[in-house]
Amino acid sequence: MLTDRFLRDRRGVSLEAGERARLEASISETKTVDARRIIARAGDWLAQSTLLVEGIMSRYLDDRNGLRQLVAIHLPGDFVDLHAYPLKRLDHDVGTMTQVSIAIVPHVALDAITEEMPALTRKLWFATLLDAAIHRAWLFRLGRLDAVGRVAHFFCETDVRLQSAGLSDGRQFNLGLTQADVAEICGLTTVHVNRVVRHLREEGLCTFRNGKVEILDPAKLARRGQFDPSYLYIDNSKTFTSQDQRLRR
Amino acid sequence: MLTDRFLRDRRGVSLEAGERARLEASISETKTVDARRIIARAGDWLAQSTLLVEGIMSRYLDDRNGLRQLVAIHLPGDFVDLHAYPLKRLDHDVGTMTQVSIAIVPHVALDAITEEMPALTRKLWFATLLDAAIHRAWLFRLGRLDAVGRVAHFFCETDVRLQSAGLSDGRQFNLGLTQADVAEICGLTTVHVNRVVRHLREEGLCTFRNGKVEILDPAKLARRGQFDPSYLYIDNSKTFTSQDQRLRR
DNA sequence: CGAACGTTTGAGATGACTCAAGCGTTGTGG
DNA sequence: CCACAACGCTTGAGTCATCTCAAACGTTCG
Repeated sequence: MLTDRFLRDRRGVSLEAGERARLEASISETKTVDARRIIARAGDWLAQSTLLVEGIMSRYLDDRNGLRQLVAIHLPGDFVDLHAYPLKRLDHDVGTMTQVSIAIVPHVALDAITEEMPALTRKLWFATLLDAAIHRAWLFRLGRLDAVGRVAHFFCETDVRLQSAGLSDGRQFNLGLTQADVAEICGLTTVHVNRVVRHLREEGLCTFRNGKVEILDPAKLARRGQFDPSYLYIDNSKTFTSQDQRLRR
Repeated sequence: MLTDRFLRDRRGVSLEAGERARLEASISETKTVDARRIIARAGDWLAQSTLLVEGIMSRYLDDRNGLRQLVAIHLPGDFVDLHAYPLKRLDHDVGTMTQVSIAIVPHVALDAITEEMPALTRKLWFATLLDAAIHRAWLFRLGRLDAVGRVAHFFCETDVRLQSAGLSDGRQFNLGLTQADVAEICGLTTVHVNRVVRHLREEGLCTFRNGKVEILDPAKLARRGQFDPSYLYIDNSKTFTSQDQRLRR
């Protein structure tokens, strides 16, 4: 089903069969969109939201000089712009990174859900706040990590998220991003990302070639990026749950 | 009333009288807390949320070496950790910056609201997503602005938010933060914030002394920080709505 | 075959950091 | 009431991480 990956493995908020059916029934349309297309623009008023079924999407802000900062990366199973349902007007652009397959959910269908199914409503709410939790991890990444740490943190996060979508085995995954994309995620220049990637390779932490990440030493990579997956609220993430991270207090 | 400032002036989501009364009735307790106290810690499971009535609070993440990154600043009228209602477990610490007056809303009361008042539920949802929109603006700030721009952007944002809380006249406001706090917000060192503040003063953009911000040239300050207040979803923000910012496309 | 794109490398510039010291104000205990 | 500690702010000097500019290489695709 189209919604199969939505909130999969999320702690305490997996959908009941009836809830999943209701969500599935709320989809008005599915379509395929090419890579590097804009789905919605900052300032747009939306009457529908987009569930990502396959592929990778992003949300981003452009500065006055055309420099771009990505504020989110979305993977299969993500309800990309569900926040537009309460917010209505977008504060950023939404675009595709790769070719994607998406399902459209009209806001009128969500109106009905919020009227009739409070438990499902809370789970949808949860999904939007999971994105906010990821925003916070990104703030930490940009504010307190150096270039190598930022890229390491991003790769760890993406690995865990793809694992819970069944799209990574914890060792390697296909991301379809360029070094320039990683630069726009990590607040760096493309040139410097290149040097960071070389550094990570030479240190034996991970490789990144043709949009594919291979994690050579998960523990070291997580440590270098100060990555702790608990903010992702996933039931079974073992790969990066290091012993020492949560002991601080 | 305690909830008077909650969602004030927010586009399309101001509370109806009945909704406000219901929210007010959901408050189980009010209290005063000293400055620089921890209200909740990362990993805590919360059964209540905190509405900020007076004072300033923050949410933050500490890194392995004790360096701190603030992920949000909260002003009177903010429902500081309402996101803990759907999320339950916190992914960050919550603390006070100044002495504060807060109102406690138990999650059981919110359960009842989500069962009975879908329109109010959507407004609460909106409030949590407004925080997420601010997270995104902070990501842009950290990822794409230099030190002077970051501080300028932060002052502009805080001015607009305080104006909508009735706590700034658009020219000056009391923030109660130190230069070290601004450093933890903007991903800088305290020493460098000091130089940035001097620069902003010498350029005639604004001053920052004893936790008080005085904005000398709003237009120039907004331009320097590439600040555009539309992400705050406020009805009437005029001060910083510059002509040139939204013309790009 | 040539254009476009992504990647790689080098050299030099610069913005922010680190370390260190000194200053002013406030609060507190002898 | 004074001395001193604590805290926040300020400044300087030197270092380092990242950026800028520039060039070149490999691959893909038309």
